[in-house]
Amino acid sequence: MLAHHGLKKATTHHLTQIDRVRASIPTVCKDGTCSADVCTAISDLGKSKRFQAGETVFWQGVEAESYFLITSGLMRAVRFLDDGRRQITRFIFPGTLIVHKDNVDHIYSGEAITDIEVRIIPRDVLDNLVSAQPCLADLVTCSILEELRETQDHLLTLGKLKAEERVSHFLSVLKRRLPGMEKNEINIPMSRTDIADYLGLTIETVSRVLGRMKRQGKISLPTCNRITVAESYVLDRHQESFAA
Amino acid sequence: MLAHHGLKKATTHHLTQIDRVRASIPTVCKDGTCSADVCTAISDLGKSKRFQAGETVFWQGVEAESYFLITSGLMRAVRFLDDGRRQITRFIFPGTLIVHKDNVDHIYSGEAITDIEVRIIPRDVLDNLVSAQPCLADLVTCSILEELRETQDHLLTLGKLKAEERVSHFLSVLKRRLPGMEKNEINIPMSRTDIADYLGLTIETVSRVLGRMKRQGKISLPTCNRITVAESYVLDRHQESFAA
DNA sequence: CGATGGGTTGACCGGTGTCAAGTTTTGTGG
DNA sequence: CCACAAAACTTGACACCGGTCAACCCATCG
Repeated sequence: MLAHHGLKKATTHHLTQIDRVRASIPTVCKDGTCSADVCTAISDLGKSKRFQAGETVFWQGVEAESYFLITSGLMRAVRFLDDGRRQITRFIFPGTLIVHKDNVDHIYSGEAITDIEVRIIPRDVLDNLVSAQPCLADLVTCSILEELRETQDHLLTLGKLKAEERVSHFLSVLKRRLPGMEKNEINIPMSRTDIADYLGLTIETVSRVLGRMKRQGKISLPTCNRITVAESYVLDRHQESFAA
Repeated sequence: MLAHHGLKKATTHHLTQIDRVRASIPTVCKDGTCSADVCTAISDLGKSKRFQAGETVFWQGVEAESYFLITSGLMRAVRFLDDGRRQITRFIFPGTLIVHKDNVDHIYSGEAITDIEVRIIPRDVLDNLVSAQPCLADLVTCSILEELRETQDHLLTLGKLKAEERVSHFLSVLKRRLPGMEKNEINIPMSRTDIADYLGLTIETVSRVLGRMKRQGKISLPTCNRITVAESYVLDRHQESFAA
């Protein structure tokens, strides 16, 4: 997006940092996930903090003062309706940089699903870095565009797919992001409630769909947090309709 | 977000342009809509082009080569499932800057709903401007974050609201963005089909909901493209749950 | 051992989708 | 301006998916 200007040997801490980030950017912006590269690039900015499963990392409606880079574990982005209905807008995997507007409240809460490690990067630290080296803006821009792309896929899921299609598609995404020990094995770190609130269904429906898929031999559930997919079964028949 | 460095009297055409943009940015990034300011800021970049209702401005799956700034009329962002199911992910109002990743395909198609006027800004024109004056990055960043916020509201709508709640919420947004001649009057430039594909419903359900609201005296429909809302009726009881 | 929380399963019901007919609006040609 | 056709919208009958409510299972932890 932006030209990568030549940069001479860096002297300050920040500049060596920039060097590393610059090196990673071409890769960052090509593929979908970005994860490893973003982690490497800005992994020693800010300070690292651990949260236990269930803890809230940041609150919807509170002004955003920092960037967050999740380095291990799994988070969820949660929005509430005033009557208590809960929508999970995103599962946040390691390597994701969370960006919010300056002077504006977080549009969702970030909660730890598993125990997690988060790097909290004060806004001005990363912003100054960006100011000093404009090509870094790609890092921020790509992070938001990636979140937008994911959210639009999610929108298509909620707007047009039936219950079983939603679950299948969800599993296929999970398979790509959290592969199990063996091929065709999927780890499911989140609860049925989280899955339901993500897919716009009830836990009963999620459970029933999984039960049916199991009875039909499409999948098996050794434990309720691990799934194996039958060789013959294609999880996501609408794959090419989704961006990733 | 980024520091606004002092900028001396500009000499080239681009620099006067930047001056104007800089002046508008503080406003751009404070409120939700940005419209007027963004329009003013970059209104003579690129070249203006007209499209007739129904024409496609850019295609999903084709590499994004330009920014688009819609200056009049109404567009829709459309995504298709491989079996033909259609989801409208966004209605795009005048003043909206459409940003896509470099080297990456458009994630949706942009189609004209009414006759429209679009300013097509080649990627490098705006990017060079941004490189030359990093504070301009706010313009791009805010545009994407605004789209993200809208999409998340939409996600909450599809995931958690019932048919009548969706229609009510949709009307309340429309009322804010496209007020009619009189107070409590709403213009509806899009078809029932567009509304249905936006709300994840069928045209029959949209029609039935509007019919019921009419019979209950909540609204009246002088024509099917214009609605007046009863003084006593609150369109969106979940307003505070949504960001805008 | 019982209590607790997460997950599964069943019976039932209601909201939406589907299909089809009817109505209104828009557009076109005489 | 009217006549007609086509499109957009509305309305009704009916079916079915998924929500609701309740019972039950199972693992974990005191």
